[in-house]
Formats: sequence, structure tokens, C-alpha cells
Amino acid sequence: MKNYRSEKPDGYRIAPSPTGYVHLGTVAMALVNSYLARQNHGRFYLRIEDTDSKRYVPDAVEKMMTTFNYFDIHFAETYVQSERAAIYQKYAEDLVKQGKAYYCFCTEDDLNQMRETQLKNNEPTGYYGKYAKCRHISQEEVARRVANGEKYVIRANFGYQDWGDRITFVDAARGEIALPPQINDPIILKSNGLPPYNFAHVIDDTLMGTALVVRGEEWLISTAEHMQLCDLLSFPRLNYLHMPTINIEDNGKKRKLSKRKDPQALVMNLVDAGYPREAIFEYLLTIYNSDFEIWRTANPTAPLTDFQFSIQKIGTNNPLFDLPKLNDIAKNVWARYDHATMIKVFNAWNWQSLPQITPAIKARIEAMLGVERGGERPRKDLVKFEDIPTLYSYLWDAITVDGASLDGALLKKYAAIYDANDDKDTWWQKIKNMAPDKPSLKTLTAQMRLAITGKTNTPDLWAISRILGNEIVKARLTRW
RNA sequence: GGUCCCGUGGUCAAGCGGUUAAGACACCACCCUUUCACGGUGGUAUCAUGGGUUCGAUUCCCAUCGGGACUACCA
Repeated sequence: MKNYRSEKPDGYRIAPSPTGYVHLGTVAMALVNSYLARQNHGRFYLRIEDTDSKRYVPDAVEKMMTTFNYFDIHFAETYVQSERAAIYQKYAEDLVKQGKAYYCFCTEDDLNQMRETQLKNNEPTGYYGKYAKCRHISQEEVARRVANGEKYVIRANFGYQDWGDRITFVDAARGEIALPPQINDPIILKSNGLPPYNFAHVIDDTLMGTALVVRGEEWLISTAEHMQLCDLLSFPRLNYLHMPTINIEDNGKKRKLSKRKDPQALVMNLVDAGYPREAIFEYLLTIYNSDFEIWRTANPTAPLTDFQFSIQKIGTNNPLFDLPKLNDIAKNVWARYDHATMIKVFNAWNWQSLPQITPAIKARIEAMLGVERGGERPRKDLVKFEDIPTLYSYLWDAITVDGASLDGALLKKYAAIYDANDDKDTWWQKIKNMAPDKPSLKTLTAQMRLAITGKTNTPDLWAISRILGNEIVKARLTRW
């Protein structure tokens, strides 16, 4: 076991519970912690918080690791809380021996009854004061009841300590916070022999040497209890940083991103939709570090790891998830990639999910991914691969065209001179020759574009025509 | 209900006692353009409210209101 006293804590971590899915917020925490670890020359580690036996999900850890790997998130160490039961038990028993914790035999019914009474009397709910019945059970009785096979939990005895009016600490992002002490005697060991979050957190982060506990804002209030637990265990108090949580607007109300209602909440949904990983990182960085965008503008092509993450620039508001913003970032990320990278990323994506995909169409898509790419002003119309069937619908054989405005004779004239082998200048020269004045160049190209692609708004027509080839282009031109 | 956090445009936000209150997204207009884009320029729009403190408050204090979180043998 690590002796925390002899080492300077240098760890940063994420501590998800294994539900099988990685939440956007978890990726955000991973991102922030890995920056902090890198910048402070610390370790970045993973702790699986699986002490809730009711919430067991098979293969959950494997599934999460797949996602982390996909995002190139790697850990120096990995801990699993359920494998550490003996450690928590030892600390809990030690506290019992010191009179700082005690066995509690109250059943669920007892506790429900207690809560009802408290509610009825307008008293705060919880296990405290006169309601903490098991505080005073004698050692003999404890031994007897345990021997009898009665179920029990271990509770910290906060009642005997004097915690003062307030417990204060400095949150790395928010400054000084003053909280009333927890007066309840919290459970530190559940009847299944495992600790709940509060106890496991304090022990693990102390033993594992966490320099800064970076976690969601939802933990802010319980920090008082965590400090009391540290005190009880004679551990130095931990350092904390509470991050804002990402919300979403629902009927004019803010609420946390929910994995059931909001597909964006699960990062793999975003990935499956064909967003670039980097866009997800960049979006999270714009949310969590207000000068990221300024840095990105100044360093358009620098790798993300060059960015200096700053704790001072973490906001304290809970931001709303903004899909248009993510989309914009995605466009810019794609625009930075070269054609070879695009093809690589596209192939790594589950392109098989595209409708009616054939080798020929896939080849067209890959070619399309190179159109107007590179150079000073790359095109920015692709958000996510999932959009390809609508964005580049003309790459499929069957297209629907609203041809009401099309001039069949004109298009046939163009079909007659079109040759996919022409270079761009030749192609353009032919078009100019075709339309000295009669139809303006603008109308002519609009007609061609509509007939060939079914759209009024597409990338370079010459490039698209070449990808489709003589046969298809001419067929589409001559059917009006 | 209690406790804690938060409150600058539609969204993300800079600001940290004196500013024409940055910037990004979205929206609109115009410009550029050998097609479509990209890009460029400009525009609409913000300090929740009420009290203080101060020569002066977006900035500091208090109250109100609003939003969020916690209040489990879940994390």
C-alpha cells in the first residue's frame, strides 16, 4: 500500500462508474485531467467505481475502454474499486476501533420510518442526533448481533466531533467555499461489504496520490462530508476542482444532458454519426476553457496538445450543449485534413451503414472527399459522415431532380461536348464558348448543376462531373 | 422545504471600479468570385431587478427574482 505521507500527490484521474457507455462529461473530465497531468508532469489514471452491485452491467468496462481507446485516452494506472474491498474494510474497522465509526443494524424499513417521522415533524432527514439509534449499541450487543447473522453497515460517527459552523475549502476554479458540516452519520461500508462513493473516494484519492480531484459540480455540496471523512481518517484534506456540468435546453428549462433523451450525451453516438474525434475535443475545450478559441484562431493547425489548459479560465456557469457550434467546429476540423487523412478516417468510420453503398459509390465518396480540399480556402460543408447521403446525394445512381426549370435542348448541347477527360481549363472554355450571351454563364452553370446533381448548391461542378464519369453525366443531361 | 453553486446578446463568453462592453456560433445584408463554396465587410442583439458603497458601478456588498445541483446501503 502506498504511503501517501511520503509522496507528493501528483495524480489526476477520472473515476467513472461502469455503465458501459461513456458520457460526454466523462470525456470532458478525461480531457481536462489529461491536460493537467501533462502540464504538471503528473500521472493520469483511471479508477472504475463499481461498488454498486445493483448497477452491474456486463462487459461495461470493456465497452468503456473501447471508447477511451478510440479517443486516444490512455491511463498510466487502472484501479477497480470492487477489487479493493479489503482496503476499505480495514480503514472502516480501524475507525470503529477508535470509536469514530460504529455498526448500524437499522433496516431499510427503520430508515424509511425515521424519514417519515422527520418529514412529519419538519425536521431535517438523516441519521443524526437522537435518530442515530445505533451509535450507542454496546460492543457485546454488536458482537452478538453480528454472530446472529444480522445485516449491518458501518457508519462514520460525525456526532461526537465538533466541526464548527462551517467547513471551508478553496475550490481551484471557484475560490473559497463555506459549507455547513454534514451532521448525518454517513454509511462508510455498505452491507455488501463495499463502501459508497464518499468513503471510497476519500481513501482512494488519498492513497493513489491525487493532486487535484477534478469532478462535476454535482459533488460540490458533499465536499464538506469528504473533508470530515479525511479528518476522521487523519488524512490530509484533498484538493478539489468542481467543473460545470453540460446542460441542454428542454422546453425552456435547463437540465443535465441525459443519455436516454439526448443522443449527444453519449460520445459514441457522436462518433457513430461521423463527427471527427478532434471536433468533440475542441468543442469541449471551448466550453471548459474560455481562451481556447482564441488560441485556435492564432494557431490554426497546431496539435491540440500544444494548448495550455488554464484552471483560471474554467467557467463557473453550466453551459448549454450547442449543436450548431459543434457542427461549425467539425467543419473546420475536416477542412484542416488532407485527402489521404479524410480517406483514412472515412474508412475507419462505419461507412457500411450508408444506404445502398456499393464499392463504386464508396469510391466516388472517397474521391469527393478530396474536392476543394487543401489550399488557402478549403471548402467547409461537411459536418459529419452521416450527412453524406444528403450532402452528396448525386454520388448515388438514382437522384431526384426537380426539373421544371430545366432547358432540355440546352443541356443536350452541353452533353454533346462534355468530356470527363477535359482538364478544368478546357472544360471551362467549352462552357464559355457555348454561352456567348444567350444564356448567361450563371444560368448555364445553374442548369448544368441542377441536372447533374439535383442541387443548386454543390462543390465544383467540374470535379463532380469527373467523379461521376461521362456516362452518368451525359445520361443526366439528356433526359430533359 | 433546507443547503450550496451560478446569473453579460438566442448560445458559448472576454471583462475583474472609469471600455465606443472583445471574440466565436447562429441570423441578416452587402462585397469578392470563370459555376458552388471558401473568404471579406457590416448589421441586429447583452450587463436579471431593487437597494446600497463610491466622484463613478457590468465589476464590490445586501436583498429579491430566476436557473442549476445536492438532500440514497447511486455514483
